[in-house]
Amino acid sequence: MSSRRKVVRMATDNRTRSPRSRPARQWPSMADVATMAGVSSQTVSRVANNRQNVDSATREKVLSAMQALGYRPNTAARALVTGRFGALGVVSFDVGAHGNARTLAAIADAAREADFSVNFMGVRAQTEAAVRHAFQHLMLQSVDGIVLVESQMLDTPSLRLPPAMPVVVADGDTGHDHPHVDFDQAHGSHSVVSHLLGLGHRTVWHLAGPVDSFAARRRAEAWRRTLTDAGAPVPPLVYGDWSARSGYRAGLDLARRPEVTAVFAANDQMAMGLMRALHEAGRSVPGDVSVAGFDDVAEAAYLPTPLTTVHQDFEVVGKHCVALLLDQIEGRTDGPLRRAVEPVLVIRSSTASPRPGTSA
Amino acid sequence: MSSRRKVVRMATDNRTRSPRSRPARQWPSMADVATMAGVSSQTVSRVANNRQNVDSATREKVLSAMQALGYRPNTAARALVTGRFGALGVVSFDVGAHGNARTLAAIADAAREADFSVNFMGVRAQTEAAVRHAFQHLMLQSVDGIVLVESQMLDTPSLRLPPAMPVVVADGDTGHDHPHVDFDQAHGSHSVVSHLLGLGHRTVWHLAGPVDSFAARRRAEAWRRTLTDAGAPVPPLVYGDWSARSGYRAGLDLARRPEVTAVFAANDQMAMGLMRALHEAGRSVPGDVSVAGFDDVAEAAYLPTPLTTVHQDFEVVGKHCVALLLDQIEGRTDGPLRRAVEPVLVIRSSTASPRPGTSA
DNA sequence: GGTCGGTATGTTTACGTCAACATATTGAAG
DNA sequence: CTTCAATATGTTGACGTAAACATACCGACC
Repeated sequence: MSSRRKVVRMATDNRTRSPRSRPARQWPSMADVATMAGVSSQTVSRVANNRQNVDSATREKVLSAMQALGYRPNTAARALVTGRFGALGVVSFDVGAHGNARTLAAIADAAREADFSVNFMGVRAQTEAAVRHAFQHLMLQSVDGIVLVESQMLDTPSLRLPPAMPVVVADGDTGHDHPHVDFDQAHGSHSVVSHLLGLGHRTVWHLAGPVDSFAARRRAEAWRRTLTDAGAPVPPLVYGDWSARSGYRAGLDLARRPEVTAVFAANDQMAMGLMRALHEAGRSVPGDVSVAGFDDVAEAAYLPTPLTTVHQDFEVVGKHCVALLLDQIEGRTDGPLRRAVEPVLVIRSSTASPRPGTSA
Repeated sequence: MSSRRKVVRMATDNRTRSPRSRPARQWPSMADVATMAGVSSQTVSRVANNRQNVDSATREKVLSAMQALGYRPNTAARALVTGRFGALGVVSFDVGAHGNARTLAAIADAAREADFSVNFMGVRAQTEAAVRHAFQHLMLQSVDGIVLVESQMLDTPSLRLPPAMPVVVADGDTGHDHPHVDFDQAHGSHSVVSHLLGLGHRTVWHLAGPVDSFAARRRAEAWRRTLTDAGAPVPPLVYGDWSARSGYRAGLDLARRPEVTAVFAANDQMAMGLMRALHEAGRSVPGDVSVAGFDDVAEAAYLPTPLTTVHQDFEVVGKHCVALLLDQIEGRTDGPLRRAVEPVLVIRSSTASPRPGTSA
């Protein structure tokens, strides 16, 4: 008899019910604090927002009530009213890569100083879909602005960004109207190539980063221009993928050509792989071949042959990104729209004049 | 006469006014979509949340209205009601450090797959205040859970975490009741030291990471235990700070001691600096001294002497962190509370048997 | 000693969403 | 044809906060 009854009920319930569990969280609200302190919730709000028109005695009462209850303002409710989130979005490719990691860290530091948190979305594939997904998630009005650390080129010419969302592009395309922050790659490349030519090398080979990287492309372009301007022959471009492995592979090739006396690698990791290949092939650095990198990673100075490279100050980039974003968020329109950070050539032991007898 | 008038007015205004500008943002809301589609906003809500009890014709109408207006759900309003944010917090120290960057990237990847975004807070100083500030910002109920990539030890024994906030600790202290994910540092260390002892070295020196790092401490402890268990003498511990520079410094010292035939550096960067110092001092690797590292950074295989090291799979760590966090967020209590990831010894060319004549 | 300007506080309302409840419509079983 | 359950939709209210508006009080000035 009871078995029949059991079957009858229960069917109406999971019909329209959401799969989520209930909030059930019991954070104290302003109302709780207000009750405890014997004031209105608006006064609590004033104290929470540090307004000046609150009597100091009242303020004390409220503060101690907050303390006692462990009150924390509810970001969601606040954001709903103010339209501000206290968060910046960062969309970036592979953070395992040195430059991107440093940039992210710098942005996060700068953001923290401005009392913003950083909502990070990593993008693995360089497809439009992946980037769009990352943006969509951030664009759900949960950040006040987005830094796009573009670095890699996409198949699509332009992303559709919501007009009301402040955006800053770092290390990326400049063919758009968003403010952007970049290292002056051309300057960096130029200083390396000039340095090597100045040492007496007939020309400088270039081990470039992947074709789909903005930075790699700019470094390569500046390399070519510097050679051309100096009247030096332009050797064929060699491509790597930023990894030490790819530098090694390219190095095996380059080591076989006696006419190669100077190589400018587009980053330090590739320079390391390159040096290893040269070493294996019995060509000394910088005796037979001069090698220069780009980035100045922490260990560049401590390689068997300390690496001549280009130092980049990521801290400054992060600060600039956040500053430009805050300009937009807070409605300032008088700030600059482009900030370039000058990299600095650091000359160590991996570059030297070519041996008198060589190919020149 | 007019000059007097000017002074009189204006004083009431900036009294209670907030310094912020108005929202003024005009995103369409569910109500707008509802009006356009000719349904109630609740029906729009149902469509937005992909509920099943909506007529397909109605659903189409709503969807096209959303499309036309460019509607995006408002995260803040949703979060206010549901108590969920679709965001995970990550609190981490220096992201410039290889391991932390890789961990962050892996967590971000795993989070993205679960359709969560990642709210990143970098902590620079290892002071309680800095960490507390980072937590406070995240704890403002704007994330559903927090991964603390602890790595460095703090002066305070325990952080006060809100009980309702799911937390996972990665790479940190185990003296708490939060689920945690770690590499099995002891296993990694043990395999390196055993490897070196097995090659015939009388003992193995250790170039440790900073004393305030959990990982460094565990690697050092396991190093000591392995030596003790094998009956090998325990040389004095040498400390570095993870950087190639510190490895170089320590290396200058170690190179002077002829009894040093094998050194286990707590990370690859220090191993690089160390090798450079040995090289400068005319001691060959691995001929005179064997060197092993920890991390297996991308370029470890492409150093002049490819480095024997311990490979760590950060992807897996990230996946585990997110999985454990989601377990808590979604109320699953049957999952594991601790996940260890096994690192793998990678033997390359920097380790070999000692020369017959040496000190043994 | 009353008007006035200023300060401290309280009251009301709206932000956008979703859960709970209410209602209309449909179809099937008795 | 009635009864009942299931489905589709609408209505109301609440989440926690801060802006806008309202009130109470205090001191100063003429």
